[in-house]
Amino acid sequence: MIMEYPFEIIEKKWQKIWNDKKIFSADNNTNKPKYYVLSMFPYPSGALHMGHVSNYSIGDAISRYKLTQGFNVMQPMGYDSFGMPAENFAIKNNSHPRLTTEENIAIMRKQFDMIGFGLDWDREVSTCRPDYYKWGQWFFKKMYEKGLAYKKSSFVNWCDDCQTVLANEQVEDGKCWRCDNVVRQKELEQWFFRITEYAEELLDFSKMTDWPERVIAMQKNWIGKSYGTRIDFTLEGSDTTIPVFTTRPDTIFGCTFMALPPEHPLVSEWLKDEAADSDLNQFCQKVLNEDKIMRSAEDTTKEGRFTGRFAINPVNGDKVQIWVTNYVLMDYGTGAVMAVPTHDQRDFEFARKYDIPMKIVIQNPEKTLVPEEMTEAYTEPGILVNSGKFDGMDSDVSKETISNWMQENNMGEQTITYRLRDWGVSRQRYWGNPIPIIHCDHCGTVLVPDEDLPVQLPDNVQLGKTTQNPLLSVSEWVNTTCPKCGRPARRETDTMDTFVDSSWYFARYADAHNTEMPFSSENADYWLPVDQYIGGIEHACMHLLYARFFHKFMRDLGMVHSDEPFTRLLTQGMVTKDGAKMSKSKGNVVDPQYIVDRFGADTVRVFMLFASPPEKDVEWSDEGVKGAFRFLNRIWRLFDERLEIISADYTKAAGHLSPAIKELRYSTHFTIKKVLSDIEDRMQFNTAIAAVMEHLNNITGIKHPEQLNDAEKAVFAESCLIIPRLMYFFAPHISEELWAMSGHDTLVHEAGLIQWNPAFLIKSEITYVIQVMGKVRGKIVVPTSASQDEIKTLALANENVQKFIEGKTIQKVIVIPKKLVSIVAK
RNA sequence: GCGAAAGUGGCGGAACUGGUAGACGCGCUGGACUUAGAAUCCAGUGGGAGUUUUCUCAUAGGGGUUCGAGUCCCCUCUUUCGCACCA
Repeated sequence: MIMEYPFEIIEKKWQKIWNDKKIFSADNNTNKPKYYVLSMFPYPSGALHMGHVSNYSIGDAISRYKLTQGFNVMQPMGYDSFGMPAENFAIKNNSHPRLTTEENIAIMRKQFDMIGFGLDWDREVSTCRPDYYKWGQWFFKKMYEKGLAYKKSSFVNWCDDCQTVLANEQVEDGKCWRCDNVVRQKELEQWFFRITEYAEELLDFSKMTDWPERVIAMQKNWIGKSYGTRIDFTLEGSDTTIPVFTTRPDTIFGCTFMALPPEHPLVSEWLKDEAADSDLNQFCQKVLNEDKIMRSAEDTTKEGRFTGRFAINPVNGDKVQIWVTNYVLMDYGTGAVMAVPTHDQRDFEFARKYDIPMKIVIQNPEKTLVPEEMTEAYTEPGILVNSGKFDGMDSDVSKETISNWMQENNMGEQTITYRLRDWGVSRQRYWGNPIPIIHCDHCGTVLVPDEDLPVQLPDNVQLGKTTQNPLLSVSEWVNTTCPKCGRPARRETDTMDTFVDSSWYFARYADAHNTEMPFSSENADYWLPVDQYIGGIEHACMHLLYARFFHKFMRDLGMVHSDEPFTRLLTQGMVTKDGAKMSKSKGNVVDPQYIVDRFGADTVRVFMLFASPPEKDVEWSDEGVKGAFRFLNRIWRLFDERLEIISADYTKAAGHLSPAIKELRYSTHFTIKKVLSDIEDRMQFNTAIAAVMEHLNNITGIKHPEQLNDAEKAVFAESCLIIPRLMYFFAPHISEELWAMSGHDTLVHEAGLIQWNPAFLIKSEITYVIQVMGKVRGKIVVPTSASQDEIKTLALANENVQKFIEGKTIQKVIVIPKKLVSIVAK
């Protein structure tokens, strides 16, 4: 007796057949409708982990479903192969990132094949290879030419451990997202992409028909649009204006001081007149050295120093003190704040601490506010007081009125401010895409000409020997000649953030071997946008936002003709074990290789897809995997034992069908309908698989199929044969084998998407549940043809129902067609 | 603090538009087969009461709407995630 089905032989066999027939090679020229399924490409860290298996099993299920439906499906794969881990590994082990990265890619590739994912390897991209990164440099040049790439000196998040700059998105809780080291502030010349130029358009989510609300909310939050007013204060005794941004123009008459950050240009200027050891100077130095996160943590005490200077409030000519503080951010709004202690909690705390005057301008409904008695700021709406001609006005109404009035009198203007900052793309690391810039003493910043692209990353670099940018160690690379004047010049030694590489790879897949362009518009127009994108939620404000930005930029270059790159997005959950994400440090990793060797790829996939809906976390369970394996074995045994019945020809079969067989036929067609709609309408694979399991139970409920007449055997055979056609999406290898075994010479997907016959879903009898006052009191089986009145009569006649309506007046009888009868009796 | 999502058996989860709560799987209990185990098969499996028909409680907690609420509304609690001195 066979204990376990021979998954190993079967899986190898079908992988080879798929491969030989190139069924997953997508055609760029076809009249078939296209479907582009994309899972986020992996960082080649060494071997596939369960997270990858889970993620790609989802993509593969969708891909095979669409293939079966007759679409021209593209499901490509590649590697996000630049990045710091490879470089850090190389430093530790005295190797080279190129070698270890290529080795890892080879390992991963073998594992992709072992699981049998239907990927189009002809389109493979790897971001660290010159044929790919050449075009990243090309895009950088385009950004620069369009004024969207620029260099500025700024305070940046610096990780001492990784020796590089981090984008705001890469700082989590004041720590580096990769190594958990505390991030500090460092002033550096950096390259930026002007993503803020697209802020408004990035807030338009109307083209993403199927994005999780959560991701949209996170991006909205991240972009952080706020409407407000710019108000121009003037510096006392000069004509310098100091603009501030506020969302509370209604409180302008209550401004009693102005708060500036130490980075503010005016402050730097004033410090020149100060002694080096002056209190103000020392304070500014201290705050500047503190890292941004410490400064912006909510529990950090607000501190400041009076500058001795005053600003003039344009609305009433009031002289207000100018303070340097640690709680104002230079890179939000105008980098200056009008402080209204009575109506802003931060300003309130600060003013109390330093004994700065307070003035009420919004009175509460009880009219009880007195500055001396306040223990916190009053931030609710109210009635304006001490506000000149606006006294008595409702504060909410006055926002508009006051800012209009200020605008008319040139005191300020209504504006919009975003929280989103420009994208810092410079990285002071080796293993990334070189920025195609040459610095010339005569010509300044010069772009590397197109014919010299790509700027190749030199191999002979010294890693980890110095704390400076590694590329500086390759003098023959750094020192070059200016493309404009031919004089000696130096190359830019920063490389690009790897998020630049991953911001356009989805378009490269459309035309992966183009040597003239990143991709042709023709191919991009055919394939883009991606129909279904799959990846982790952790990229909500990073990769997914950058890719949207890049896509719009490519559109503005005329290269693509859609507004958004990803029509549908599925954010899959993590694979957890013992409630925690699988990770080496926690020691709860399960190696896919081991599981595939022991149970086969189909089992792992079925387990992953069955354990929970795709967007939720999957809790790993050894027993659950065995359950999936048991299920596939039961299917196998069914075919093995009943093969003769299943593969017979029933074209001339005739005979009477027993009620049990009619039930089985119902189950067959119901299951087809259920599985297809679970995939198509809900993308819920766990319930689809559950439906097949239930159907299998129904089949094995027929104890002696060999005793059935031919017509019944035909129904039995049909009920079995839908299994490979429905399980193909989740367990493709065993499905192909069963399909072939039962006498079919096509591949499963070539047989097309199986359809259900609605005629077999019509039941001759329907079970109605009877409720009395909302509680279930009985059931009746009624012919489908019964009228409402007949159903009512039968329901009221039910014995158990009688007990509950006895002695009561029937007030209402509600009949819900095909479901239940509800009796209201008092 | 702001924003979002979620809370259902011992566990993962189902219940799609308000209509039999707990599909399916895991685990567990009993039985069959076996010298024994593994595997497989059969039966049972939310709590309580009852010999059975059946009754009753139960979807974080408390209210409400409704003939009927896991599902809709209000309040409270808990968890997870994102943002967080953004003026």
